[in-house]
Amino acid sequence: MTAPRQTKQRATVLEALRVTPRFVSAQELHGVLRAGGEGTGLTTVYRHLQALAADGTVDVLRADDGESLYRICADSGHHHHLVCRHCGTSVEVEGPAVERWAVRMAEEHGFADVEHTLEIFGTCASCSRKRG
Amino acid sequence: MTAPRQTKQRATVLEALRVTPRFVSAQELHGVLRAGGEGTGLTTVYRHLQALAADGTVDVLRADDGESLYRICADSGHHHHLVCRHCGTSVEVEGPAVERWAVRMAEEHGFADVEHTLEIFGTCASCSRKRG
DNA sequence: ATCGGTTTTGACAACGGTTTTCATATGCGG
DNA sequence: CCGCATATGAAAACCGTTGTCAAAACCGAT
Repeated sequence: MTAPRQTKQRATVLEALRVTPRFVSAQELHGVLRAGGEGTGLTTVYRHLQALAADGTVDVLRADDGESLYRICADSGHHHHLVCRHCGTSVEVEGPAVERWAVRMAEEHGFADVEHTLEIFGTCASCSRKRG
Repeated sequence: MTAPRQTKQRATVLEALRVTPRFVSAQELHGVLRAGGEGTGLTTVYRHLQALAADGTVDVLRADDGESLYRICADSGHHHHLVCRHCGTSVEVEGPAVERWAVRMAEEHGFADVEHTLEIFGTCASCSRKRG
């Protein structure tokens, strides 16, 4: 297991993610980099996001239309998200009771190796204002 | 708002879903129908699943790879699923406490029009046995 | 029963996000 | 500074899904 090479593109993608406090798609991120004068290829953006997601550096979320959205989170542990469906702004939330509930449900029905996905979607205060 | 016509294909898709107590993809369902001698087109299967999902007759779930999985549920109200990641077998579960928690989290952060997605994945007893 | 219109069907093409390909470029250890 | 394994990126392939459109089927009215 070798460490990834330190390339300009990798640094650029990471920096863009760090500056973006919301869930963004690979294509949107690519667009931002292009607009910023960085000639990073779309394929490269996808590859870095994939690697970052694999090692837990970024969290991944599936939008309704199937697009994958990425975001760097402050909390590196297990947590969930409260996401604005309009602008992607998100808040990290924890719910210990929910975790316990999920495990209990699984045990009751004989399921092993339990995981769960949980996301809360809504309209954030800022977007509520803009939309009346 | 007119009722959908009663066609052989619609009946066939519904019957196939009723006989399948697990989440299946549109393509898998199409394969089953083909194997059963029914010449139902893939497009038609997609259209019916779409319509059934829209009126709440079937529940939809996104697999990790982005594929949509469908299933007819006994409980027509709001509920979640405990799903076997190997065979798709699923159990319907309810968690009133979770619902309240989600709403409270949203309110605390000024989010409106709250919805949430929650699925529990695991390996069911039957698949655990097969896989040792 | 049959006619007429409206809806449904299904083979095929198009779509869109993501992944693969592969030749070139570039970190980086020796 | 070399050597070479890894990274890059344009273009093509992939794959689930949706749009197209002419032919077929449903169903109320005659």
